[in-house]
Amino acid sequence: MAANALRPEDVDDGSAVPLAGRGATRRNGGSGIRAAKARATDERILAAAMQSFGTKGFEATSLDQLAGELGVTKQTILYHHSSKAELLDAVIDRASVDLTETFHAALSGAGRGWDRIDALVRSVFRLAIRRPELLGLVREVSRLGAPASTRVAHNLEPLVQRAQAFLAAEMDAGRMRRSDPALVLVSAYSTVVGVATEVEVLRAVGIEPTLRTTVVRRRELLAFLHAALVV
Amino acid sequence: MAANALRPEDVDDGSAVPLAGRGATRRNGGSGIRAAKARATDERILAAAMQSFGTKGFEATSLDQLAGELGVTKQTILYHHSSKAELLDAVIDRASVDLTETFHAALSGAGRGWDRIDALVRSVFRLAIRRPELLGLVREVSRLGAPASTRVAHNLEPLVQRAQAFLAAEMDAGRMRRSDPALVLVSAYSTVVGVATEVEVLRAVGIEPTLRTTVVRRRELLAFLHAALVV
DNA sequence: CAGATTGTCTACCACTTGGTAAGTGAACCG
DNA sequence: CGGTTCACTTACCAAGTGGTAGACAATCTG
Repeated sequence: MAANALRPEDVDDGSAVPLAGRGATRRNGGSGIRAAKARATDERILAAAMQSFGTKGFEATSLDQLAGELGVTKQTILYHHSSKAELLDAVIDRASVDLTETFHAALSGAGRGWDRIDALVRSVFRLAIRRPELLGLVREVSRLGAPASTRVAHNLEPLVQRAQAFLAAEMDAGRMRRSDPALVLVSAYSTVVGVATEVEVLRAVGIEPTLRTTVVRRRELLAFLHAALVV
Repeated sequence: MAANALRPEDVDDGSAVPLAGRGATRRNGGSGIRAAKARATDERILAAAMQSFGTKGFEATSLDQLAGELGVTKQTILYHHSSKAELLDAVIDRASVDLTETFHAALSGAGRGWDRIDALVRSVFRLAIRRPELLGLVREVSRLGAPASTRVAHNLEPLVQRAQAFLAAEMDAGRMRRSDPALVLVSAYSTVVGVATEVEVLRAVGIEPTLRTTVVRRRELLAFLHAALVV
């Protein structure tokens, strides 16, 4: 009751603008050597933060330790991002862009109907292997709740819209079992991300997550989804 | 890479024994007024810790704050559980018992085949509403990794065994699409727990999680699972 | 009733946390 | 070239963190 209740910070003040715009603290737009170096530093900060937030978790990541990994002082991080919360925001925006690009790319090459879902699932699994921190971050952020989750939800809204529209169209065309697209999306999302990321659960049922078992898992998941969705 | 690697603490020393046995620190077995009071305190500690670990997360929960909520000093908590890690272990054991009892109860009243899955899903949703911290804890622990996740996996093994045996039997009887029971279990687990608990994701697709929408979600999920599993 | 035991509290501790203040030297710009 | 700006550092800090030491009163045990 106390945990997921609405907090005062929920009133989204700082307008989430993923693409460019306010890079660090609206300075650093230059094109000299200095500005380039600064951008490179910020790049490394964002990458390391995403890695740590997405795998170890937000609270479990300390700025000191993050700075240590980067061979930089904590104050450098705080120079680029005025607080830990703001760093999380920046990481979220970055991750949103990455996710959106990945999925749009996967879909642009796909055919119609089931092919699209197949392509999407494949790209999620590729992501789970190559950039596990990205999916982990989405989970972590949704666990953290309000200020952060609102941001990611807002950032990924176009993606969600596209997915829902696709499902609705497929249902209309009679190629997919008819039901509420939003709910189907949630079910499919849970299943895919869960199967792709819940390493510990896999261990619990005696499956050591290697590359080979991952392929098997993906195939099984596709069969599961196909049976669940396709008419 | 650094995050989910095998840590030294992984060598499970302290044999997970959920039921009774070592209550607090192997004292406190008495039956006097004093012992009874102590057990009541420990009870409250465990309940509050499970609540906080399962909703806010392990790292985000401090012993000071936990003690504050209980109207007790931190040292009282550390008297009953020698460290925060050990408190987590105790909470895990307690949660394991609760989960096991819940599911066995749900299944004992259920019929055969699909009815059993139906009963199970209903009990997970009931859990998600009445004791969200329990499912949240499982998630949290599996995120925390090695020492804790090993423990919960070990504790819930009988449940997993039972589920796998059930799926295998259903497949043998030709009532369920044939495939690897372990993988089907993971898919189903991800889907059910995800749909039941991922409040933020629901918000993202525009579903405010109220009691009414929960019922709808459960119905939709059952249809999804039925289509995915039943032949 | 006397003495040991047990549960809880007060008082600390070393250490880490996110964050601030005040520089410093190199790059930029007139 | 000379001053300004910028990226970054060193040096702090107050507020927590998990955990220890020891006192104390209520309870148990003889």
